[in-house]
Amino acid sequence: MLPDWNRLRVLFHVVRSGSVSAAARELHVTQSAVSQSLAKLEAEVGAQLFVRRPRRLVPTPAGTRLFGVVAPFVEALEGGVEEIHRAHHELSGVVRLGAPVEFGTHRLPPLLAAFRHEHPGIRFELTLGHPSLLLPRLDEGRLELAFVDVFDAPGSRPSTAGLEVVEVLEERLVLVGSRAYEAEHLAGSRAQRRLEAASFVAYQPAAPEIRGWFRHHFDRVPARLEIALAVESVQAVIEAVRLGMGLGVVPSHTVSADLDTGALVAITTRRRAIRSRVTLVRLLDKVPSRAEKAFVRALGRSRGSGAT
Amino acid sequence: MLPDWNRLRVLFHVVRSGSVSAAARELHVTQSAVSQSLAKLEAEVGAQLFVRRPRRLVPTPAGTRLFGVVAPFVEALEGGVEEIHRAHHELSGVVRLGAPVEFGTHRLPPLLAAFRHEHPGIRFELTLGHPSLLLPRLDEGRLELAFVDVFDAPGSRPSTAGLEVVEVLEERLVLVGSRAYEAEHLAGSRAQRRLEAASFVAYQPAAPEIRGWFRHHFDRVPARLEIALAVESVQAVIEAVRLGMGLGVVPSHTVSADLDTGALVAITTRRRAIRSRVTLVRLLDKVPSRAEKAFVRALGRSRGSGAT
DNA sequence: ATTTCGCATTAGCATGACTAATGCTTCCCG
DNA sequence: CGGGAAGCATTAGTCATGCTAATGCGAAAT
Repeated sequence: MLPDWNRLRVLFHVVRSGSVSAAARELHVTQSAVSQSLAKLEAEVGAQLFVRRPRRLVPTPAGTRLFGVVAPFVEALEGGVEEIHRAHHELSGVVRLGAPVEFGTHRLPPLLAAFRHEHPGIRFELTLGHPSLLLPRLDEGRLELAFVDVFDAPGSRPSTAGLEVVEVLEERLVLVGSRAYEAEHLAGSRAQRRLEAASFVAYQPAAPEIRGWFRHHFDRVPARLEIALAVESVQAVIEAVRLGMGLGVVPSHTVSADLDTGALVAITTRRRAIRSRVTLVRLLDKVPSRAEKAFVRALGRSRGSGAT
Repeated sequence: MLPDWNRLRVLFHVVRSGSVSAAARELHVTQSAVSQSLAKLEAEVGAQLFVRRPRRLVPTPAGTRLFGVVAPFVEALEGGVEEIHRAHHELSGVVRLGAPVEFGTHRLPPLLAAFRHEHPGIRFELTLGHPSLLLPRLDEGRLELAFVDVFDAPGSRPSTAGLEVVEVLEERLVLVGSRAYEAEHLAGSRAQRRLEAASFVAYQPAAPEIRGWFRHHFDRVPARLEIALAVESVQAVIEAVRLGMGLGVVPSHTVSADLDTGALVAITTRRRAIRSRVTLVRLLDKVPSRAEKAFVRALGRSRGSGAT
């Protein structure tokens, strides 16, 4: 059984200062309190830790041994507590982020770079992956913030229990095809049956974004779709679409140039385009560090979003 | 200001066990006590150490940092306390001794060897030197036991305050000269004036043992003595006496063979020979380890001395 | 929808850390 | 050499606090 740790602290001060009275001053207690504390520690440990000499104490080998154990702990503890204070009160430290591959590769780095320019003392560690990877890590305390792109599909939105969710980015999603593919397979038609018969390039075999597009524009999901390619990369999807492998859903800003030149054609209906929201997620009960706060504020300013 | 150390212990158990309830079981307190203790630690440190999730806690970086400081301390403390227990309850460990050069070089080693034969688990560290070196070290807790040869001379006996002094060895001291030297300078005379005119070989320039010899045999000390050689070595003194450099005081057992053959002659008077006592000194209030106790008992048996 | 589980909170109490006072022993100084 | 100083040990008493028992809360499991 380990002895009382506060008594070990008393022993540390007695050995370092050289006397009971000096230790009492350092600890802001009376000499009597220190004397009794040492006596109790000796009883707990079952060994004499000091020899009492006139006007002073002499540590025994056992007392010296314990001091040797406690002294490095005091040093490490002082360093640790100071570091925690510094992290809590200064704009510095590491913020661990999670983000989807696409967002984290292309959209986030410019934001981080701009932020770092204003706050060089803050560093980031970025984990790229699907929300199914990121949200558990957030839950386990391994990430401070997670960017999550959640499509408006029933059954796919994860639980927000215990989480604070803030929308930080919204982008329009469009279904596009190459000019040649559109001419051959649709010839200008926007009928649902004609569209369902086309081939598609998706991000996953289940093609949730394609089904979402149909649900949004026609209120129903096709029983089956021809997924010519599944690849979790917006750039790869765009390239496959350019090559005429089929239609694909992409953020409109990624193909704005192709749409302007007419190389790609947007498949539109009377309904507005789907909007995809990237949300920032963090643990509800976790007190954010100043670095985290500063970053979240900067995100809000860069998007003009006043979300709380 | 450092946080309460017993609360750090609570944090250690919570992180290691994974929950407040498990930590409570390990610490033999209620779950409520652990919960309150963590809350107070967070207030002391001024930073959140855990995020509260349903049915569990997640350490924050600050909590993980403190755990990283405390964990090695716990390991070292357990090792230290176990070692103290072992040293206290087993016949093992190190006994640090001090002894005069002569005694520690020739008389003590056979005693230590015999003792070690019976108690192989006990080791010794021997410091050779004058009592003026040994007694302060004893006082400072750097020696457990000190052998001290104290001549019966006023002003030279050190204070025994706070010390336990046990006589463990007694030997007769004789003043000797070579047969040739005695014939030439004394011619059998034992008159004090004739003796004072002789040359002497001493252990120190001040020759306290020579002055002690005169005080013992004639109740007065010569105003000046011719110290032909001063060397702190009994063997060196004996050799110098053999060579006729003068008279010297030596333990009688070291020259018994030379006295038998007549190579050396003892200068005697009607008074008995001086007796030199080697005493064993230790701190009065220091609880001796089992190793120390066993050694002191063995010393008593080897000398037939029943001293307490 | 109900039950389970673990953590947070509250009220109250037993106890142990602490203080004030005093005793003891050595050391210092005039 | 005697009185005062210094530091540690001890005792008696106080009160702040660590703890328990009971309960509330919120998510997860059934």
